[in-house]
Amino acid sequence: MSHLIQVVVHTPAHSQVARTLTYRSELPLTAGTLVRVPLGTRELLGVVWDDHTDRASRNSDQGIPAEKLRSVAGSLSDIAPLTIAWRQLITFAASYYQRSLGEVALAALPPSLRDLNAQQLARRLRRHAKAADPGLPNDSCTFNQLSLTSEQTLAIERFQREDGPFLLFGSTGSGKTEVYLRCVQSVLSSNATAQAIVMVPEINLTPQLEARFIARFQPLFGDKSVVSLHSGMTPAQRLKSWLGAHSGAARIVLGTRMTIFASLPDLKLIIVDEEHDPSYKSQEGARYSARDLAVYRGRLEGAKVMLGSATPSMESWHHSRPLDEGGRYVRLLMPSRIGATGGLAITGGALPLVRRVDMNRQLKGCVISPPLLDAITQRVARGEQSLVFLNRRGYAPVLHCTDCDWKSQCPHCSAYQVFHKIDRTLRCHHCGYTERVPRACPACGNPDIAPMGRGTERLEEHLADLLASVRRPNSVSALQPEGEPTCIARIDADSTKLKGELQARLAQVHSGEVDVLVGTQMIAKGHDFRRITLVAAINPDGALFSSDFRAPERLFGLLMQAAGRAGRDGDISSHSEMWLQTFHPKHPLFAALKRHDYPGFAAEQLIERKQAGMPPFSFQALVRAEARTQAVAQGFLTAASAAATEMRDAAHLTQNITLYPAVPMSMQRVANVERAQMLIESPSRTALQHFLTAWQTVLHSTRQQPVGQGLIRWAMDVDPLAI
DNA sequence: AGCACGCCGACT
DNA sequence: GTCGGCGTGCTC
Repeated sequence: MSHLIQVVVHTPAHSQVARTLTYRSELPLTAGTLVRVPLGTRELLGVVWDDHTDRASRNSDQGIPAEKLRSVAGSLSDIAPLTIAWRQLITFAASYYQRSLGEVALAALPPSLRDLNAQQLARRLRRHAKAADPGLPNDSCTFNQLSLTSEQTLAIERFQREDGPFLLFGSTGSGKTEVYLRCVQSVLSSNATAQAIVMVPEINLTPQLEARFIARFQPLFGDKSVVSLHSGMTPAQRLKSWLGAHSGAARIVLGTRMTIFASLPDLKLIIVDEEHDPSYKSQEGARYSARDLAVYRGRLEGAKVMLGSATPSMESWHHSRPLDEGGRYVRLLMPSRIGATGGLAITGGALPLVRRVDMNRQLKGCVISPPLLDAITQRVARGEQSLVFLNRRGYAPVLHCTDCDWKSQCPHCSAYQVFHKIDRTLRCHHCGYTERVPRACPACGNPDIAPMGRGTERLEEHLADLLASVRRPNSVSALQPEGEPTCIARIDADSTKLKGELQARLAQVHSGEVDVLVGTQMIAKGHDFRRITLVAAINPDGALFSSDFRAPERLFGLLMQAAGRAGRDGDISSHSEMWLQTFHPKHPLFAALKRHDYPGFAAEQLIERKQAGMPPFSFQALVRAEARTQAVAQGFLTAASAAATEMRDAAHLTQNITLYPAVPMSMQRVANVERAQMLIESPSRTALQHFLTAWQTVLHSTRQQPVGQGLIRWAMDVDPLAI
C-alpha cells in the first residue's frame, strides 16, 4: 500500500509540469517535508505540498494512471518539515507575482540543499548537528544601554502597545537602529522561542548591522542567536544560517531581501530598514517586493512589522496616513537628529544647511562652481572632509569626434560606451562590451576626439587639479611646514570591484586620511562618516524632468540620505552643509529639501500621483518582451493584448483594466536584443490580479502562435518600480 | 529549467 | 571521419 503525495519542484511557470507533481511514497509524508524526487533523467529537491486531490478540479495527476507514477527517492528526514505558514507565504508570492510554486519555493531554499547529493548533504548536516550545541549566553559581558531620546522612547512604547504594521519615520541620525535593537529585544525577551527578521537593502550594509546586533544580543541569547543571509555568502555559510533559522536556534536573522523567505518556526517580528530602497524589489526571476511580502507575512504569522526610513516610499507613506483618512500603518515619528556627544542622547543635532548654486549664473561648462570650490578648500584647510557626488562612473559618458560628429555608440546596445581613462577603454555599462580607446576617430580618422560630459574619474582628476595648491593641516607623524597635499579618493563600482576594496576605502576615510571623497550614490547609503561637514551633488538635475514618475521620489531620498552623511557628530553638525549645483534652483523638490521637509515633498507628490491616477492610487503590472527585432517583441505583446478580449469571461475580467499599447523600452536594445514593454493598470489590486492570472494562459499560447515566433523571452513584473 | 535527441559545419 | 552548434520536446 503506497501513498500519493503532491510535490513541488523547480520547474518553470508553464509547460505541463508547472503545478504540483504526484509521486508515490511508501510512507505517508507530511506537507512541508523536503524530498528528492526523480524527474525525467534527473533527481531533484522537492517540497511535499498540501494535498488538494479532494478538489477534483485541481488534480494535477489527471490523465496519468496511478501505476505510471514514480516513487519519491527519499526524504531529508533530518530537516523538520517547512511550516504551513511558510508554504502559505510561498503560495501567495507565487500567485501574486505570477510565477510557478516550484520556482518560488525552491529559490527560497539554500542552494546547497538543491545542489548537493544525498551523501554530501548528510555529511554537512552531521557537521552542523555536532556544532549545534546551544550556544550559551555569556552574561559576563554587560553592555551599557545608551540612554534614549524622548522620541525613541515614545516610538518604542507605541510599538509595544499596538499591533502595527509600523512605519518608523526617522531622520538620518535620529537613532533608528537603536529603536530596532530595542524592539527586537522587547519581542525576544518576552518569549523564549520568538524570532525576528531584520532586513537591509544591500549586502554592503550587513556587516555593520551584524556587528551591532551581535554585540547586543549574543550576550543575551548565546552565540548562535544571530545569523545573516545574503547572496554574498558561500553556499556552506548560507546553509548554516538557514538551518539556524529553521531549527529555531537563531533568534535573529539579518539579511537582504531574500531573507523574507527564510524559514522561521516562531517568527514574531520583521524589521525592514530603509524600506524605500529599490533593492527590496527583485529584478529577476520572481520579481517580488521583500518589503510588501514582509507586511503580508507579518499578518499571516501574527508577527509585528516595522518599516523604517527617513524618506519612505510614497506607498508606505500613504498607508501610514491618519487612521480616519483610511491609513493602515501606524506612523512613528522621530524628526530630530541626535546631537550626542559622549553618549549623552539629546535631540538637537542640527541637520545640514542646504545651499543651492544657480548654475545659470556660472560660467558655461563650469563643473565645480567657484563658491563650492571655495567651501571645499576651506574644509580641507580646516582638516574636515567633503563628499562629492556624481551619479556617473567612468571618465566621460561619451567620446566624441569634433569633426564628423562620431560618438562612441555601443555596437550592441542603444547606449554610448563610456570612456574609462584609467585603462584606456570604452566600456558599455549595459552589455559589458569593452574596446581599447581608438587613437583617432574610427569614422573620419580625425585624431582630435574628445570626452564629452563627465563621470567620477574625471571629477576626481578635475578636483585634484583645482586643489593642487591647497594644503591640509599636518598630521602628527609627517611634519611639513606648509602642510600636506590634499588627498582625494574615489568610491564607485569601478574602484571597489575587488573584494574588500570598499572596506579598505571606507577605512581610509574613517582614519581621516582622505580630505575629499568622490563617488556615485553607493557612498550615500548607510555608511557612517564621522568627520564629513560638506556634501555636494554636482549635477542632480537629471531626475527632475524624467519620464519615470518615481524619479523625483528617488532623487529626494538619495539627496536626503546624502545630506545625512554630513555632520553626524554633534560638535561638527552645526556647520555642516549640503550643496546642490542646479539649473533649477527654484524647483519645489530642492525647496523642500532645503527645509528638510519630507512630508511637504510627499504631500505634493501624492497630489500629483492622485491626479494622474498613478500608484499608490492605481496598481500596475508590466510585461516585457525580448526578441531580435523590435517588431517581433511588440508584435507578441500586441497580439497577446488583443487576445485578452477573447478570454472566457473577458468582459468581466477586463473591467477596470487598462492595457496600454506596446512600446520600446527606454533602454531599447541591450546586447543585440530588442526590448519592448506593455503596461497594464487598474484602480483595483484584486481586479488586476484576477486579470493577470487569466491572461497568463493567453500569453503562453500567444507564444506558440506565429506571432510568437522569434520571441526570446517574456516576463511579467507586478508592481514594477521603473516603467 | 534541464537534459535528451537530432540534424548540419570545422577540426584531429 | 568525430566534436559540437542550438532547435524541438518531455519530464509526475
